[in-house]
Amino acid sequence: MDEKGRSLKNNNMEDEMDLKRGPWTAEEDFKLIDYIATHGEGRWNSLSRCAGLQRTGKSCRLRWLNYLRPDVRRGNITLEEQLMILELHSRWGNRWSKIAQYLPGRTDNEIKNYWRTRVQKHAKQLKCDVNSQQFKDTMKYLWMPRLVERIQSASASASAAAAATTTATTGSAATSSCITTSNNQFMTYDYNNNNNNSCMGQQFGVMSNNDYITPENSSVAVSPVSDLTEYYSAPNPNPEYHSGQVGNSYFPDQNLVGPQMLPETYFDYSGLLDEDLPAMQEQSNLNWFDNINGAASSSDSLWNIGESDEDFWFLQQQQQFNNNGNF
DNA sequence: AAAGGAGTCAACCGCTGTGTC
DNA sequence: GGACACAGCGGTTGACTCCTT
Repeated sequence: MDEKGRSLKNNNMEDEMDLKRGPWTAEEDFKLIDYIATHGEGRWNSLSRCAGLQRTGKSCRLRWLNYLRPDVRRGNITLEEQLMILELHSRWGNRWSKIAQYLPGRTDNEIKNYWRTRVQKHAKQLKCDVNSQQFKDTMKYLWMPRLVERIQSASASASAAAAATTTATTGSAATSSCITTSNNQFMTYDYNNNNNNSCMGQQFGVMSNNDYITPENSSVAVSPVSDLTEYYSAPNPNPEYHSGQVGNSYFPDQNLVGPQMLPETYFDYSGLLDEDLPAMQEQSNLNWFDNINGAASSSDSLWNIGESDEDFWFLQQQQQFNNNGNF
């Protein structure tokens, strides 16, 4: 039997059993939680039967992993998480489950939804394919640096507010780095520590209180409004920009194009193997988490562009100018 | 206030990979 | 080695909510 035939058979079996579909009820949730608490997860088809659920094993698994699991995080994707998603997606593409491994508590489904609803929407608005080099450059050179800047900004605000009461503790410089967030927590990217926050080896959690940054406690939670259109400007076609030279007309604030904000400083991971994400940490000159903690210049003259039609029109005009050299 | 459009996200579907007999 | 069941992945759908007109 070929794979298709096998699937048909499975589907027919499921049809014959008159299984329930659609949203889960509280009673079903309770049954599933209760059964897993007693017997553990796995063997989902038999689990479904034994728990008295009229659901497919796949449905039970999905409900548990994406919703009922105790460590599932809920709420808005934070800026840090956005940054992580953009970076990892640029490396791995639509490998949602792999990306999710680096975002504790987030499910592949959630990340996938985020990408489709937010990121692809912006690509559509900008009239370019989400897989196009143009859009990738926009993310790499503009959106992601802007995210870094916003994280820094939020961090600075939080630090100022709590400076009198908190003493920061940093991990080993060689093995972890931190983003200071609100509440004086440290979001870590800890490549060696396997014993906290339960995340597949590489840690991306909060050190200070063994709790993750949540949309509720992070000062940099994502607003429901657009991020890309808000910060969009077309990639700078001037190669000098990429080589660290300052001085062009695309960025109103010179601070934005100083060496400190050079995209490569944050995102040049070319040549790294998939398995070598931890090696990113070793490349101190490439480590954007370290850079996040560094002093940063800030300018919102471009980035605070809003989302009105006029703003978006302006951005599109700017994009056209950057591409063609004229309006 | 109502209608329609847009956005969000839980859930489903089809397929592939893997383990077991 | 083949058949089968199960686990897991990425793509898609549809119901619900929110926003705009």
